[in-house]
Amino acid sequence: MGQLRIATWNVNSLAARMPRVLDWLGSAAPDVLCLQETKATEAAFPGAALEELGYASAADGDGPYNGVAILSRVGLEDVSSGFLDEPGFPDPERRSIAATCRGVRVWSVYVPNGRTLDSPHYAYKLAWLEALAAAVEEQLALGAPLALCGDFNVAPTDADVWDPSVFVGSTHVSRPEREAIGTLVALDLTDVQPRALKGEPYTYWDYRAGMFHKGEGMRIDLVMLSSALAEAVTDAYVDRDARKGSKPSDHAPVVVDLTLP
DNA sequence: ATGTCACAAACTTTGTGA
Repeated sequence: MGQLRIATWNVNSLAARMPRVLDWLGSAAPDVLCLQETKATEAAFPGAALEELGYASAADGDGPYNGVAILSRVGLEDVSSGFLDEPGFPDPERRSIAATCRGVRVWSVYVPNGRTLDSPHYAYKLAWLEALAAAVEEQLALGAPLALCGDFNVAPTDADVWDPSVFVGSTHVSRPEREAIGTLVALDLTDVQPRALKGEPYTYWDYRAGMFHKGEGMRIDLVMLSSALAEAVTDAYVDRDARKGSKPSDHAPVVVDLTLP
């Protein structure tokens, strides 16, 4: 039996968030942490500081937008950036990285936002999700347990937004986006449901208008596990406290605990 | 109040993306 704690966190700039990330690694002690929106080039990635805490890292980023990484203290092998036929806008962006950590194939993904339903960024988002599903299907065929983690920029159900009426006609809740999540579920991935804290399952709260303290959030950061891993889940929660205090990200980490056979 | 933040432009402020 082996315990494994996997987490995902959109940090909204690793440079801006590094003090909080270092604190959080110390307190939450994940074995594997997937990061999104690092906004860090590979040259600027703070690998040495993370290594001091015992975490190996794999990162992909090229500038002030996007950027993903995987930190692991249980091994980090076969690192791969992007995926087969990943769409771009127009060129591929730095939105996906994968590595094998203690036998688990871990993907850290940052799905395009989409902006508005009539935007070319929305069509790009749907194309990106479709290509992701195809790549995930190929990955699953290899047989290794898969943890697909990240900021999906989709709230899978109406229960995952504070007020569905506010989102009518918006991205993040549209039928095609939700169907794209459904496609991943149909590939036998489980969208792990975090324990509701304060009655809320949310992982993201806009910085504006005091939305965090008003409870106006969304669950858009997901951990999707292949069947063997899903069966091994012992706990899952959103670390809402990480959204509080000084200089927080607008996202909170999602933490999943597993007991592997 | 579309009320915040992070970033990079060539600025001591504005645009952009989220």
